[in-house]
Amino acid sequence: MASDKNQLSGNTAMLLLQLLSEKDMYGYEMIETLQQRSNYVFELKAGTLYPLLHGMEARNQLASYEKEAGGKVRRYYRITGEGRKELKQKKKEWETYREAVSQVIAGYEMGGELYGIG
Amino acid sequence: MASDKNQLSGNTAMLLLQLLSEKDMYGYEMIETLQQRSNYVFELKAGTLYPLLHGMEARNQLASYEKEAGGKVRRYYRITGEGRKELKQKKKEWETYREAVSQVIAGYEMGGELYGIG
DNA sequence: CCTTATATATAGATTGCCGATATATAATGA
DNA sequence: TCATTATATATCGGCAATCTATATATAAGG
Repeated sequence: MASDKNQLSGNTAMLLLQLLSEKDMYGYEMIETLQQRSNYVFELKAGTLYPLLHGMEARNQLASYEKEAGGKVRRYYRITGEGRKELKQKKKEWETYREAVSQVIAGYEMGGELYGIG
Repeated sequence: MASDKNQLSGNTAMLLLQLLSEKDMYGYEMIETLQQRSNYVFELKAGTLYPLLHGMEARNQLASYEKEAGGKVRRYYRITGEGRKELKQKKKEWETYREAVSQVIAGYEMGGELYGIG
């Protein structure tokens, strides 16, 4: 694995909202979860994550609270109603984008006979 | 349609290479073709396209030539061997990225019973 | 003849993400 | 015990990709 690296391009917020729609998490946990679930395709950097979380909290998509675990104080985030709304919208946009790419890529095949499609 | 607008994010070069792998085109034609094939999801701007084409030509992924059609001189681009190699690579990366997003999105479902997946 | 569409081009601004760096505590291990 | 690595959060500067705005020129349409 590990071909792309970087390039989460725009969808990072969607991915984070998705994780938090399943359970509350702290930042470092999100990085690890994304990494594991994506088979090391996504390696979100701390320098990307934390400012993003702050922004999402400022837009009321997330709320945070501190909790101690194993002697360390961690800042947990939970998704809000506004955040769920945003997640739904972002997923819809991703689907639209993904389909559009497919249509271009599948366009037609030279040498073959596949034409126009739509 | 037309929800995303903008956000071709990184894949623009791949889409252009794909179009040119099918036939030679001039810039404006690429904009229109992308728009049509994607059902107006992609609305690539001239200010994005032309610098991109120049860069790709500089990297020998494209070659260009002038041709007159309907009294107007147009700059046509054709894909090179290097360009086809790049296209193949970009498609592979897109596939990896797309699958990674799917895996995160499909993660698990709260309320349901779907766990872990992999 | 005026406006809109076609066609290409560049400069400046914005955005998203990364690298570097800072700080602090816990775990590992020599 | 002391150093190193992993965990955990945070900010700043910078780069790359795209957009907006602007410029220029010709063709087509009303």
